[in-house]
Amino acid sequence: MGLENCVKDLRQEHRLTQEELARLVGVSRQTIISIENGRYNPSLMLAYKIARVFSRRIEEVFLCERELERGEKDG
Amino acid sequence: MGLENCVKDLRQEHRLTQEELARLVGVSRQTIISIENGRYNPSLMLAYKIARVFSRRIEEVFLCERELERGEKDG
DNA sequence: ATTTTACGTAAAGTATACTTGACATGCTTC
DNA sequence: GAAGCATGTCAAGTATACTTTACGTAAAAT
Repeated sequence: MGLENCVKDLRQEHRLTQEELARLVGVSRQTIISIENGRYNPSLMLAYKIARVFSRRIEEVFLCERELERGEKDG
Repeated sequence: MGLENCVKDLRQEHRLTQEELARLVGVSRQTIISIENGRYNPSLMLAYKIARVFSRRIEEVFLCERELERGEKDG
């Protein structure tokens, strides 16, 4: 259901563990895993907080070009 | 619970009714009302679709400067 | 070889996003 | 003053986001 996103790549570039990122944005480690692995999308606020950690815009983190090219949710 | 956002203003600038905007982004009119009136935040995908209607970035529509200045969810 | 670290799954529960349908209000217009 | 349009509320239901706990696995460190 979730979009493929850039969280895992960005997190690794920033040398963060899932647990560290989770703590930085105030959610559980499970939530980070679920988002990275595309189980579901983050809420708007969580998307925003994650994007801020990476100094990126929301669209850059969660709606990567490759994703937008191949269409969204309902195709 | 939801953030104050710019949807209502942008919608009116674009001369759209709530129902028209709802149809454009594929949700019910209630959902637009709830978002405009700050009952809850849109999902990431809905935020994205709404932002696209107004040719804006998600942050510009849902995390207006005034909002960011006075802090978010948990202050 | 055991411990530690990082990543992952599963499942049950709570909170939030979204839907549908019914109804109320103010404004216009006929 | 009845009809239509745009906005809004309320309420009950479904879907998705997020939490917590428990457990599994692979790699690195001691």
